Amino acid sequence: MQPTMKDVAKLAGVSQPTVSHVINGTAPISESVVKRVNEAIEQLGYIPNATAKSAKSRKSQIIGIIVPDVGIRFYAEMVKAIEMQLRKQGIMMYLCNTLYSNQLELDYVRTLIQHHVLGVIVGYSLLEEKSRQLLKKHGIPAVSLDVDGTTHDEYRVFVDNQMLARMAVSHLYDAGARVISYCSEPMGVNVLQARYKYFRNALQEYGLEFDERWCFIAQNPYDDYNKMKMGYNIAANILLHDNIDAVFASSDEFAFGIITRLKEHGIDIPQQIQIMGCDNDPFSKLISPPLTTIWQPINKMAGIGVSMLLSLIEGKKLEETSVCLEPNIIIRESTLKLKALKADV
Amino acid sequence: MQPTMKDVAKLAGVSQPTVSHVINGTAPISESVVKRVNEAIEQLGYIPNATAKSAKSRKSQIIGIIVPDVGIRFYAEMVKAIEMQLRKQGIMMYLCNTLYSNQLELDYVRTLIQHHVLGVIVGYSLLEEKSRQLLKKHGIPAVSLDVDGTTHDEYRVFVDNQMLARMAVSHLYDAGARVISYCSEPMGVNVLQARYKYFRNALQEYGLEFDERWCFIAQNPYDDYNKMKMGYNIAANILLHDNIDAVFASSDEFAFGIITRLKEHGIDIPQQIQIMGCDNDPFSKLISPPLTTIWQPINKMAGIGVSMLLSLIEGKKLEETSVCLEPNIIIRESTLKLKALKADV
DNA sequence: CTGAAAGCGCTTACAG
DNA sequence: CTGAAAGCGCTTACAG
Repeated sequence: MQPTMKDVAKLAGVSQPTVSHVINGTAPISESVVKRVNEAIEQLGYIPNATAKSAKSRKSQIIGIIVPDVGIRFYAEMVKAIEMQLRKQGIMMYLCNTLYSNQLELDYVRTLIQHHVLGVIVGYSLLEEKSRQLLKKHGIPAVSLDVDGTTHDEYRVFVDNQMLARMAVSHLYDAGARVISYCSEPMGVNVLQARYKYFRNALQEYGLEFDERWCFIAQNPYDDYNKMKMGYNIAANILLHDNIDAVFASSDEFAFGIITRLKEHGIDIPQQIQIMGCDNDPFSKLISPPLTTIWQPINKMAGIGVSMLLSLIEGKKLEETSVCLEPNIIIRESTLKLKALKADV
Repeated sequence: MQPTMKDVAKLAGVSQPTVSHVINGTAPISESVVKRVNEAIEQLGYIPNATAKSAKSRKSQIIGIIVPDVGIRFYAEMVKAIEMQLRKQGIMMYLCNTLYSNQLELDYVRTLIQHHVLGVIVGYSLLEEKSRQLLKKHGIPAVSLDVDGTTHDEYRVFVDNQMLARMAVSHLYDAGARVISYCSEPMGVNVLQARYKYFRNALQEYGLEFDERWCFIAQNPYDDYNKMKMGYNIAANILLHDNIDAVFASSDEFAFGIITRLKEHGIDIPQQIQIMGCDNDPFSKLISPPLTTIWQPINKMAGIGVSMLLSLIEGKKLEETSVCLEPNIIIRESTLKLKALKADV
């Protein structure tokens, strides 16, 4: 059986609370006792029981992280960045993949509450109002990442998607595009809905017409969320419209699928259709043609989010409850200026 | 404050142990009491305290998963597959990224023990013997995934890397290659060392000469484990040897970097150099030229691993403590037969 | 079927 | 500086 504090106390010839004090530094203990206790710990290979500690102190050293799918690179990066920062604090992390399902999200929120996590980081805007309520009711602070800035998330760090959409439209406009298609993976998280909305607004700012006929949103397959495949499938719609000058895809991986299909049909990118994505996936600069994309500061977002959460856990009031970060456009060959503006032809 | 069992008991007019029995089904309780208790639970929004439960029952509902880096797609896939299966069992998952560091691994193992996890899944062969000992000492079952079959991991599910290396060499040989370079990311996990070793053996089987002069192993940068970048850098060495017919890269992402650099130098793939990778990364079929690679059954590996762990947790003896899975070669254009065998020129 | 009692391994006032 | 005591929220024999 694993040794307990009692065993350590016995071997060191002190009381069990004294061992607790030595380990946690919660009382001034004489050097000689500290030494005896540490020796006993060493000898027994004693490892404190974090579970019992949490039960008594009513505080765990765990936070929950909820993302749609760690299999998606964007979220994998986010999770990694969060984990690396939490580790420094000695905090463990429960990983929860909700697969864009309201029910799974709610189940996970319940479970996190059961486990008395210190706080939660959510990689999107919670789908269920009930999830939010439960966390609030149980006094568990939550910070949302990568949401749309207009939502009701109390604490959040996000990328300015209005700016992001403007960057995209502005760039494509300058590159000569007048009919711009928006292609999105399923809009299972609110930031994707926002991106679409801001895209429409941006078109207007540039005096371009928005037309649903050349905006295509993929259906959520749930069982197999493969962005490339979804992009490949959606591209069939693009092929039906020969007036489309450019495509703004909701993510790079989705764009990869689109590019693949268009190339199969002999379409010249960018001369016939310009394409850009979003996320600056590592592969975006390797695909042919290299993909124009918009970089989002995932690490910074995660870093600020964790800092905010840690402050909230300590009961501090935050100066900023909502932090907005700027994206950056990375221009590559997939949106090189058309040789001649179609409008002039 | 969050309601406890006591509060529920009070409201329902029963004792606290009775509430426990209703919730856990650990005793036959009359329908009327069950109803009253459930109503009280509903009314108070009571959520059981898993922490206290673990403290008392000395059993958590948590397993730990240790991988080098969830930012690497291979591990992200693995983690996702594991999580999806555990969720069905109502088990939570601590995610630990060890970044190929012995110290971080050991720290995490200690922390997992502190938290009294039911078991651990390790996505490689533990680096520290001490990690293994600690887990054993504390009676925590561990299943290793993606290891080399000749190691001392007691329970493991792995891909036959001898077969994998043979497939690669055999294919390249058939495609006309006689001088084959092996290029590897840092061999921070034992399966990569094994892959290299089996590659050498396979060369011998085909009567080919192994020569370290055209085998290149990247250094571990630790702070920024970017496979593509490492592949790009290592490719400088390939350029120095004009006798190399083909390159077998330890992973697709690593191969992407190599391909990028070779193409920059005007090298025709596969006519001048054939390249193949490993993992069947989703991009491997999009890159130009599409990359020949070897698919590994990650989902199956994770699935069997989790099943094994769950059995061990239940105290069952396993029929198979070591499961070996077969890889599959996927042939694409990056290793098309050379027009003429170099040997004939 | 239900409850009183003991206890999981620990923390935290409090007394000395 | 150190220990006796109470208690965290729960489970688990045991008695009735």
